Amino acid sequence: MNIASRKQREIAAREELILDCAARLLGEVGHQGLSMDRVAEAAEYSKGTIYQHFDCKEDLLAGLCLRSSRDLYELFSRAAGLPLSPRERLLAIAFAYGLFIRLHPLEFANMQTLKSATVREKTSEANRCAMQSAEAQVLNTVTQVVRDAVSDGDLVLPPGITCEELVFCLWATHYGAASLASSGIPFADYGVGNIADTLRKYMDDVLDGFNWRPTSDKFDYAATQRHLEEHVFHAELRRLDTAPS
Amino acid sequence: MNIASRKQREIAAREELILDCAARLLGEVGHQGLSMDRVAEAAEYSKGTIYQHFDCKEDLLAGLCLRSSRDLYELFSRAAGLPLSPRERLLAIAFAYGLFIRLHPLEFANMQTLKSATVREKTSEANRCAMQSAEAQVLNTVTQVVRDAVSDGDLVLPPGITCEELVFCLWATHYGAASLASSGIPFADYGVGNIADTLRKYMDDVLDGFNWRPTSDKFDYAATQRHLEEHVFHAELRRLDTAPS
DNA sequence: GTCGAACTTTGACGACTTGTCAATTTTTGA
DNA sequence: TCAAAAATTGACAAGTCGTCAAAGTTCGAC
Repeated sequence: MNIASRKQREIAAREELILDCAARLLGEVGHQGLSMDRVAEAAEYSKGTIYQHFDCKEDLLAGLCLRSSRDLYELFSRAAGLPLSPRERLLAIAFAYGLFIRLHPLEFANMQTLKSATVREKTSEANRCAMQSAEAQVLNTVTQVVRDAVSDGDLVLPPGITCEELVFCLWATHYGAASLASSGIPFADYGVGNIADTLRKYMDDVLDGFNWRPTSDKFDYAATQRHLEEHVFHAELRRLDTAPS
Repeated sequence: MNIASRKQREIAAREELILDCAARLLGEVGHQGLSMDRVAEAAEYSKGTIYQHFDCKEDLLAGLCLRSSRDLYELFSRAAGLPLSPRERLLAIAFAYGLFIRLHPLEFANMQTLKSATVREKTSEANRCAMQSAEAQVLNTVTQVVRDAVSDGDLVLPPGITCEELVFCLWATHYGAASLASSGIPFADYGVGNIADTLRKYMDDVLDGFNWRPTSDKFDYAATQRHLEEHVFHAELRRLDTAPS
């Protein structure tokens, strides 16, 4: 049946259009100001039609989150695929994470919102599964780098901790730091000036503590960082400078 | 003026009553179902009176968060004041944090919500300052334990990282882990079964990595953990077992 | 082409929110 | 005792979300 597939394509295209409008509105009116009526008006469809695509507002936000997860996966894949040592690639992933958050602060805030259980449970089954699989993809990218380090002999995991568990803890650290950083708590007053730098130094020490080779006394990770800034993610950083909204 | 002080006391008492009702409602109808009308009805005052105490809904939630921060400070103080080594006391604080989150999941969720910049910026100046100072108190409790470790010679900080920065990173790790744990993401499927245990083991390794003495090969921190469970926080753990709501 | 069935789109509507404010009640101090 | 000040009230305006009968459109069989 040809018509069915054409319809499906049309539906998918409109879904993208709606999400585009929602994303734009998010930037214009913020999370609070984003209403289904406004999305409908921006997309030039009636509210009923919007609700045919998304079961509820949370579902629409989940759609946005799903896109963001895919963007994040792109960045992580690039970082993980660099021709560097596993530890350098992990550094690259951490850098990419910070970059993503700075490039898409509103989308990151939305992802945080969707990690609240009460919001997530309202999303549709389909979207929830899709988000889960996207998240799993992102996580697996990181896990693979750690596995590479183990199989290369660069990292010997302490007994009683698995690759997955280590990745979870690293994720928790970076996610927690980003969440706290975006919370408006005045950490500078408390003695923590630049959160990104602090986190990077701390992670260096943590990975050295795990004796992940080459340790930072044997290798210049600051040079890797510069390489990432000046070459690998140069375009993204420029986008940040030109549009510091 | 005697009347003025009596009035102030009455106002403070009613504020507590309102917060009590809000906290109870939070448990009964959840975060979504909590409306100012319901709070007003539960407190047996009109909505207008509620709004005389709190500028907006967010402000009411900030009031709840403030109380939670004080509860957390109580727990942290107890942990930090135990007659144990700094590293054991830090373990006790981490344990207390996990305990608090399990004892007050809804309050913790509320604290998370208030870490979203868009929510926080709607709260009243007074409440925001109070929250800041409560948070600072909590943080300082932890920082002092790390300072003790440094001055005792148990811990030598790596160059370029301060006590405050280390505490920030530890907080990020635990906060991030708790946030992710409560997000509904099925980590068990991904290979992370018990998040609390994972985090504890990971922190052991991290602190060992920092060479924080006594390192875990020289000292039985599992025994400290048992001591905390069976004696220090025994009452709280029993409350958890009897009311596993 | 034509036509009826199936599918899509629409926006007015109900049920709920938050926050306001004029009118009413209570308290205060002379 | 009583008028001025302060506190309390709840109807109301403005704005949400999600629904659903009615109007409009597309489809395939003839």
